[in-house]
Amino acid sequence: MQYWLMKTEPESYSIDDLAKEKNKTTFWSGVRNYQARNFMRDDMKKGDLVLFYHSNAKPPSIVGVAEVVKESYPDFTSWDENDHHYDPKSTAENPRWFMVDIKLKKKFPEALGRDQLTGVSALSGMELMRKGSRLSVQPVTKKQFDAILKLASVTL
DNA sequence: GCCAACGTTGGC
DNA sequence: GCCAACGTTGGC
Repeated sequence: MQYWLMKTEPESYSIDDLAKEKNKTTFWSGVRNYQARNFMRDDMKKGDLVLFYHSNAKPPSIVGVAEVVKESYPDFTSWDENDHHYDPKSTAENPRWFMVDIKLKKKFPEALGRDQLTGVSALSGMELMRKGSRLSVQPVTKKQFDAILKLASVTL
């Protein structure tokens, strides 16, 4: 089993939006970055756990844990002309972008702010904390994952 | 709102 | 294949 972190801007899609979904499950559409796509397409497996991160929030925070419930399939929003993430180079016959389904597992009782992550030795080297990091789907080590849960005072 | 750190595009 | 210009991300 592997661990991941996924970013979203809560103004466009928040953990509360996920909580309101049927079965608390959604498809993670809209990723248009090759490295992030490759992680979803090639490496994310059913049962993997995902830290849910709110970027461009005040403060930016890890807000919960989700679980991968469906492995990669084409992101159909990429061939919808009316979708904001439309990509004319992606078609149903030759899809360029992929996504997975995730289900909310646990919302943290309190958001774990980015400021609470700085200086934590177990998290040094975490991609999220690297200056300038923009990767929206990123792998997390078990050690990092466990440290996050501990900081959030959460057990799964 | 600012701006550093990206990733992508396209001319050459 | 190089790289300047551009658009975007995302913390602050």
